[in-house]
Amino acid sequence: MARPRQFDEQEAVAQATDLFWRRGYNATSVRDLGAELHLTPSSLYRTFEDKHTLFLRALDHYRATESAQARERLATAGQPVRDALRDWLLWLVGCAAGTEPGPGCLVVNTATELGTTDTEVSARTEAAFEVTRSALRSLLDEGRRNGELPTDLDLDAAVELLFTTVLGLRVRERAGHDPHRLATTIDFAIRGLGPAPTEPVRSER
Amino acid sequence: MARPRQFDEQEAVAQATDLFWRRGYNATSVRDLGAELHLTPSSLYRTFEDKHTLFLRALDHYRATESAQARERLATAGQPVRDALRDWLLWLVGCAAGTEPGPGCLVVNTATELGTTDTEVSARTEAAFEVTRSALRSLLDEGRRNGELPTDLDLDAAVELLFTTVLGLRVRERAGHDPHRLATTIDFAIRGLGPAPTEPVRSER
DNA sequence: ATCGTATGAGAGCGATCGCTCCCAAATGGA
DNA sequence: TCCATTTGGGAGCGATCGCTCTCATACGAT
Repeated sequence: MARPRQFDEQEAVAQATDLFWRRGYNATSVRDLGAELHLTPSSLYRTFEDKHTLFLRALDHYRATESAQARERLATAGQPVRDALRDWLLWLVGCAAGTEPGPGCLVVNTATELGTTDTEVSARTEAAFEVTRSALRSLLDEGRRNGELPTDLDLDAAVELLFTTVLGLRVRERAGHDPHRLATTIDFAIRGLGPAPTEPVRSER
Repeated sequence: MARPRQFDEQEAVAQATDLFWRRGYNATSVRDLGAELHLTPSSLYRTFEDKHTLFLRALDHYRATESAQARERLATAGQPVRDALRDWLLWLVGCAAGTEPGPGCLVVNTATELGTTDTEVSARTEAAFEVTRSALRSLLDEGRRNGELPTDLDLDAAVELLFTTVLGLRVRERAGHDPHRLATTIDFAIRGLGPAPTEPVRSER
């Protein structure tokens, strides 16, 4: 019926997400976005309403890709719970295994930058947080049921601590902290879940 | 020798710190600062060079007050290590016991907002982080020596986890999370330090 | 009392902010 | 082919950004 777009909207959102991720909301200008997405201001505003709405789109895209990927990785473990948790946490902060420090987590960065001032943003960050919590809960619950974790493990409390640890690790990732220290943190956090399952006692001799 | 100031420089820095704390670096304009400190732009720039330098002053002031106070509170405990640690963590996130969520921690907010892009800022946030780590280390080491904590406690790892937990709690405080859940997190983190000291065995009968 | 000096007040600098408008170009339906 | 419609390009809107300048004012040293 009319002239078609010369750009892919999804790809544009993905690139915008990347820019917000690295620089944060306030430090990213509309002109920065236009340059990154190869969009003129008119196209950008016609497609995405305004900067704030585009940021909400970016948060949604992040949740649909990064957050969803993290959730799946944790759910489809196929290995002992402790190992699965350890590998997952290492993977979370280990994307920064390259040269320069990773950008951390867009959700964490956004939560600290904008706090509770923006309700539309807060709703999305809280939803993302809840996804992580429930994924951790499922894994721990499975471990408790199949005997890999202590039966008297306080599930609520363990989830809260692991979730909080994830946030702290994300902050430290963005701050460029030594990956080895983050690995130490992860190992100790898992140890805190209680004694490992008793190995079948080897016959003594 | 000349006309004296009509404002207290330290108090101005304190007010600037408060504003940066609540709003973040990028979202705080020089005019906002001028209004808050009751300073005209000329006075502000003559006294504090520029916005970035004032922000560095604010970070230093925060470390000299808030961070220093936190360190002292942890050092001058005078109670069992676990109780001291618990009270300290509750106090850290419990300033937000009022109506609206607290502003979190200026150092954490800054670290996530600016990442590693600003070396002068990073140097200060890392220094603040190290203060917290060493304070935690001293406390845990004391607890290990006097038998309140397991003698085989991995000090390095425990410090890393507690420090990471503090960062996570700060994020959650700023995100306005339920204080009760934060308390749950804190209790479980302390439980993870190992079994409590064995009570003197009561005579059985 | 006089003078040198730093202050508070505020206009205003160029640049950039988020955003809007106008117009030629490009498309699909008739 | 012609028209209705939406696009990409880009000038430019008012507002605000970080920051500088000028100048009368108010103080301390002499």
